[in-house]
Amino acid sequence: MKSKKGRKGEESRKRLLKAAANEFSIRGFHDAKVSEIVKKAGFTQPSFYLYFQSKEAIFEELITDFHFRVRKLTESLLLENGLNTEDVTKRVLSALESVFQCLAEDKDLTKIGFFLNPEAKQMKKDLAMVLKENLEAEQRLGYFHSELDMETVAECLIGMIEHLTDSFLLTGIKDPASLAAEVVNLLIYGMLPKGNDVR
Amino acid sequence: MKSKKGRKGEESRKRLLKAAANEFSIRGFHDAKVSEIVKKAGFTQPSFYLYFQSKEAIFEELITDFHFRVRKLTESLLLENGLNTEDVTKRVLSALESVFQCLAEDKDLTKIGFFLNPEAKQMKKDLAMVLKENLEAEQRLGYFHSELDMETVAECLIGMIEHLTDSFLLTGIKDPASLAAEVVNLLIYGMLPKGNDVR
Amino acid sequence: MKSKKGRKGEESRKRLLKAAANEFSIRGFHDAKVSEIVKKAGFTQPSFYLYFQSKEAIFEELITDFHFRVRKLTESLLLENGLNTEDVTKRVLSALESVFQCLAEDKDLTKIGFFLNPEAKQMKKDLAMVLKENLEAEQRLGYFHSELDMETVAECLIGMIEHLTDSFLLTGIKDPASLAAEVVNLLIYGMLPKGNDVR
Amino acid sequence: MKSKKGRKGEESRKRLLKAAANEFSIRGFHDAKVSEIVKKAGFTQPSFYLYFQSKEAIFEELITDFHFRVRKLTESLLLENGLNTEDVTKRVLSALESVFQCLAEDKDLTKIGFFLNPEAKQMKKDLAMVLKENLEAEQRLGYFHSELDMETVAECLIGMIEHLTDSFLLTGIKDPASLAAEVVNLLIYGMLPKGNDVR
DNA sequence: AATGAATGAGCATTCATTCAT
DNA sequence: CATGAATGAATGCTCATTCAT
Repeated sequence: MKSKKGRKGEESRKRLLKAAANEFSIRGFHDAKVSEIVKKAGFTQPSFYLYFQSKEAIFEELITDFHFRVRKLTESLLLENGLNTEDVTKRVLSALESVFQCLAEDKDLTKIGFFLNPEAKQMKKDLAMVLKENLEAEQRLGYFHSELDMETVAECLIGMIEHLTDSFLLTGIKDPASLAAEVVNLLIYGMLPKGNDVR
Repeated sequence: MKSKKGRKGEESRKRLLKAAANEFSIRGFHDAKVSEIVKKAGFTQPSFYLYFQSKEAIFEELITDFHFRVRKLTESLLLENGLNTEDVTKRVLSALESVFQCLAEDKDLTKIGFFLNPEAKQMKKDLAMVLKENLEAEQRLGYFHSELDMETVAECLIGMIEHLTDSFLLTGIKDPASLAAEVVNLLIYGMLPKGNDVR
Repeated sequence: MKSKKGRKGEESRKRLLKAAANEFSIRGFHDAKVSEIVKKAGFTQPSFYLYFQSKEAIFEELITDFHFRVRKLTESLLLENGLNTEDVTKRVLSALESVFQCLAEDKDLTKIGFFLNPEAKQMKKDLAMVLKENLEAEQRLGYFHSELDMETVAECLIGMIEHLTDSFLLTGIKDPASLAAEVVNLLIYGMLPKGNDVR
Repeated sequence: MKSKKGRKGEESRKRLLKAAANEFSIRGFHDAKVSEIVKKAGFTQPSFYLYFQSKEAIFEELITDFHFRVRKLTESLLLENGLNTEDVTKRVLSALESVFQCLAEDKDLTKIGFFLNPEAKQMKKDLAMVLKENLEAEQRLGYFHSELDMETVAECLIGMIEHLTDSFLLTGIKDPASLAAEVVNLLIYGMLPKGNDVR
């Protein structure tokens, strides 16, 4: 709390954050014990309180870190928006890959910030909003069906991202690139075979 | 502990289950306190242990109830499979509606069984499996692209179902029918406009 | 806290109050440990919280009990006021004896309420006020010097009462009656010998 | 630990003593935290232990300082004894004023040494003893009633001094001179009006 | 069928104090 | 002379659970 200056202190702090992230991601907030966190970080209990006010406080700091990560992601998606418009598929693919990449960067943090945190819903709504706006822009350019409600599409995307992240990304079964490809493959072309496309 | 005969006992049991479902769904397993559950049900703490061995036990009983519900759903989806094959879109739509219907039936239970329960993953895998098999059958009949990996599709479906359920169904914002329609609309026809469909 | 009805519970509560009073009076608020209190009362720690919300809470309840005692004393002093006016000395003597009697009734409580409680000052001010009013009434009747500032007198009385209580009453060295007599003897006649009384 | 020579060290020591006195006087021994004391003095915690062995140690040093002050007071009262015996009232007045003066000199210290310190009783007893001896000497010279038990009188005086100090002197409401006057006025002449003085 | 009373086990947090620099 | 970093030792409190009635 008191923003100690020393390099060693900063390192200890980080060690605690790392340990806490791991512990929280495995046990959840309540079952994660401070005693385990400090043990993992190689400290005794009081040291914990040298750097964090409470168990709640360190949890929230982790959440904030994750928030920060997601905000940067969001911004990158917005930026990306203005650039090359050549190939929609490529664009969507790259956006999705960014998302999965971001979520894969620190798996413990993702677990906490995306799945354990009860306030994650808002964050997902924010992310959905950006996706929606990107999609709508492209829709206006004629790249997507004009009847699609892009808000719904964005929400569905979030759902897929959530689930695939939990099931395949965090478990290490699949990588960001292939997950992005799969989603794009499904969404862009739909499920009906070419001929049956009677709209 | 188990099969007390009395009618009144059976009713008390149910009252406790109901109260527990509500409490768990609101606070999660750890923050749900036995003391609150019994208060909600109008009992004192020891009565709880007259009907359930432990907090874990009642939670698991609720999970089992939900499991049962999901199993019936799964079976209905399988049965449906053999029937009319005339219109895929209708088939998929009706299947999805069944799913959302099932999840909407008892919201507290769904929250617990589908979101809080750490073992829900297996259940979702099972559900994904059925969806996949149905989809593959229809794929073989030529109703869907032959290149689609139906396992992935099923997983994506699960993701969408999960998220839409959490965000719109359990909150009462949307109903099963419209959610099913939205998903179908997106998946079946994909996002690209008709002309652009150059595969 | 929950005002359990049973007779046994009420008794346990009292046992805890008694033990706490004793422990607080010996060690003061901070050094008194809940663990010691319950041990003294023959309970385990959680039982404490069955009857009191916190260590603070039981302390305050004791304070309140003492307050109640003092309020009754105050009222009795007021009542006494209207009665026999024959002999001032006797009146003052009896009033002081009531005060010491009250403070001697439950020594642990007195220690807590009169000496340990940081808010005791107000109580003493209240007591001083009553004494002052009684004294002023008698002053108006010509029983005391007209130049005496009875507020000061009352404060001095409080000081004597405080000190004598702490030093002699609570330690059991002297009894209420003799303490009252000593104070009266000093105050009423002053210290100067009869002849020297040149005012 | 002890006699570091440096001038700066001596100053730091004093700064700590001052800060501690203030902190103790406000919060009492237990609620006063070393961390607060050092913060107030502009140091870090380990520095504290450079000058004092423990929290207890610094408290005791403050007590000792106060003891010293009181001892000087006591001696001055004894000295005064031998001098002019012309006017008792004046003598008592001046003695009391010395006492209040002494207690007003460093209020934090007085609070600690006179009210917080559990061993203050002994000091008060010592002070009472001196007062008693002075009073008895004067009693033998015929200045006071011969029946008065001067030990009791001394104790009562201590009580008044204590209370008036706490309520009026330390709070700055009244000054040593007026407090001394009030006490003398009450004690010397007693409370009964001149005529009623029938012993 | 139900309850008043009691408890075992555990956990977060605080604070005075020390070590190495 | 001074400090950043770390710790040992307690303590208040919570909660699921049981006993006796």
